[in-house]
Amino acid sequence: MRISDAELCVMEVLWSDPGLAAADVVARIEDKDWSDKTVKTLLARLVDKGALRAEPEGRRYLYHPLVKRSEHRKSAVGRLADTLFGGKAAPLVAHLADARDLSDDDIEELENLVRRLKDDR
Amino acid sequence: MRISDAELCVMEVLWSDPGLAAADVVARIEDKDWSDKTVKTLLARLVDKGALRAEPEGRRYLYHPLVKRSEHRKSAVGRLADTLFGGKAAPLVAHLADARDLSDDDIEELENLVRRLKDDR
DNA sequence: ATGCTATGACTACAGATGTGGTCAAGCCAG
DNA sequence: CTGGCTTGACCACATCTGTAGTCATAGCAT
Repeated sequence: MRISDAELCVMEVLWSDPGLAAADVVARIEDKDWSDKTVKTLLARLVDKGALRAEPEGRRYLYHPLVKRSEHRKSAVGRLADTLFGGKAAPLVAHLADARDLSDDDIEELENLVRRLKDDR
Repeated sequence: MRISDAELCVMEVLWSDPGLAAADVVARIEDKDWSDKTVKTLLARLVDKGALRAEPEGRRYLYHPLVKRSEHRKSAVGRLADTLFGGKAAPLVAHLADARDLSDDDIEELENLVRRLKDDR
């Protein structure tokens, strides 16, 4: 099950605020300058795909995510690792470091993360 | 400039063997079970997009990558980091660790990488 | 010379995606 | 009640993607 870029914006809104109606979702997407129709189409497609549940409430629907944000992140990262890096983590991270300058904080967090990974095994 | 999944297979072949003719590219893609027409379409699209250069040779073309593999990897990882993780590296790596079990070797490589990143600053 | 074949040019077509329009039916302000 | 706004249902349409077919042509084999 595939979530496109535009659809992702909608999901992000609902991940941070589950149970919104269509109009509310429209309201929280300002930077995109989308028509409300566009957002409704995206909502419908996401319901179709099974990424959202539409709960009837009066004469409208409230939308709830059915896939978890972290699930989606996980599968997207995994797919990228597989298609571009043969599933290897290190080259991916190396390219990430190259693509986005990492702050000291980022590096520290990475350090902690690696330490934890090591301890876990 | 966007390279799709199918196109990526073609690019991979030409990244490892630049200067192949269409037939050669077809020959190196076995697992996909694609018609030669399919591969030629992909080649044409990649030339269109400016990802490949088609050098005439006799009555055919030899194809050369115009974008570097590492450039593509870099921009793909960067895009993923931005769209899914607000550009932060650590959560991305954390999800990666969750998505693909990392081997001891992977973790060691990550450790070295982080050490290098630290030393670089 | 001539028919077969490999090659590129062009075309096709369904599904996904981005973007938005039409329309009918219900609800609210008068 | 009645006309306007909200809402969902359905429709539209260009572009991208995956996948492949047709056609003319230029060489090669005979």
